[in-house]
Amino acid sequence: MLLTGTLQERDTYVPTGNIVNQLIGRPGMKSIEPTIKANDAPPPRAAERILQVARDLFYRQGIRAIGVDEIVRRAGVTKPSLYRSFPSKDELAASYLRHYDLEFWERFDEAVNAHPGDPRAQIVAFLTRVGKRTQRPDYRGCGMTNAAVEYPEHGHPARVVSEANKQELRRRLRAMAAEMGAGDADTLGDGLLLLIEGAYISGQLFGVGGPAKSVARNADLLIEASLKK
Amino acid sequence: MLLTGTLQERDTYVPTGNIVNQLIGRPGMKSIEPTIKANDAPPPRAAERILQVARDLFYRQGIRAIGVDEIVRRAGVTKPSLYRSFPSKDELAASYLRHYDLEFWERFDEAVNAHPGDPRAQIVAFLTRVGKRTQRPDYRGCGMTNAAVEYPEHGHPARVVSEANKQELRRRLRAMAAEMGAGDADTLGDGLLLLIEGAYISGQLFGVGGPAKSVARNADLLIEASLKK
DNA sequence: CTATCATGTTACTGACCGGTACGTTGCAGG
DNA sequence: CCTGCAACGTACCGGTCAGTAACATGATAG
Repeated sequence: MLLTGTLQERDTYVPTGNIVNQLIGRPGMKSIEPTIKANDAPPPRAAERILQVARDLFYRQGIRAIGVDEIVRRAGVTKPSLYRSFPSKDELAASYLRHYDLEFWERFDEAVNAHPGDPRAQIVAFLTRVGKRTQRPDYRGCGMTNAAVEYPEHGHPARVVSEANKQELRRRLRAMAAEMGAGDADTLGDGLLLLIEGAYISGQLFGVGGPAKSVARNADLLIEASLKK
Repeated sequence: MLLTGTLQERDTYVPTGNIVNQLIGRPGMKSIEPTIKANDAPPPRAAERILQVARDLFYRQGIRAIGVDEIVRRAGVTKPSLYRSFPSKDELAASYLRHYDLEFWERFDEAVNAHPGDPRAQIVAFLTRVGKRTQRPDYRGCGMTNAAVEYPEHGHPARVVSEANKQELRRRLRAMAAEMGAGDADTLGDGLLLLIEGAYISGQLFGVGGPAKSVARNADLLIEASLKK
């Protein structure tokens, strides 16, 4: 009568399926030269179409919510094509996140490069754009964050990518806080990270008009307070 | 060749299955008096065991990750017992969240009641406890937030409960910010909400030693800055 | 003792899950 | 032209998904 509980629980990922290829970070795709002229439209590879569709669906609906059947149907291909390019659905999800990671750092560095030597302005610029994006009616937050929520299991391919991204983000925010001359740079960096994650989540929770739109303002206030000390 | 896209997409929840009972907010369960003496151990109702197991599993593993078969197996009951007490898995998830909502406000009000008339101390007290909880090795964030990430579909029973909880939290935080005398109370209230949501997420993303442990300190700094204006 | 009724059970449904064995097609190089 | 091979599709696997029909049990009320 006491919740049996005899059954094993798993909190660490254990893979299934074959052990082959990848895509993002792909070795020999579209290698060097098809020929001199051949680029008017080399038929789009199935793998690329799959990844493209998967990115869209995974982000908007969630990874667990989307089956591989739906991905291949929308991509106009079949399942073996998927499994020839990706070892498993979990690895396809990881590829989606690796692509997301690239895009993320592009956006981040764009804000950084717009204000050389001024980390405070860099942060505010980045968060102003984040705040704007959260106000789009179909905003679905950060793909990384969402994936980590969907897969709490340690070692899951999607979670691994997600955690690495967040660790790096934390590192950079703390470095920027130090560069600002904050008394407790680590605390400020972490505070900024909390605001960012809060914006990602609140953006999809509250929709337009939600608290995420004030993220840049609040970050600036927090920086202000942290520098005064 | 252009991502077909002819298939309908759904962003609003449409229910399945029967249309019967509930549990949290249950009408006639354990009504008034079994008899004068009969309370040495009235056999625990299956519905309660199910809800108890579901709460644990849904929180720790996620709702989508847990099937009804596993719930009833661990609860030591069978599926029809589940479906007699809950109209669907989605409604069971909603019941789980309604229970979570109750517990949440208990914790919140506990911090509030500990510092009557001092909203700033109330917030700091609440966030100190949140920060501590995020440092537990198996911390999994806020059940409400996680559910909203798992179910982006508008109108999904779980998401409805979750959104209501967050709306109310936002309302109270803004009210407390106003009570503090903040110049822009709404911005401060929203900033606090961002920090809280950030702590929930970061807690499960980074584990022990993550940025969430600084949430109370950062909230206090943010309040400080917002009052000075 | 018997009728009632809530609660338990076994056994099943069709759809979908991720994943795969194997045959077919189309294109390049000889 | 034929061969070889990679890229594709057909058809299927066992397992699990949420949900249900039909029946058994056990306590209570008359």
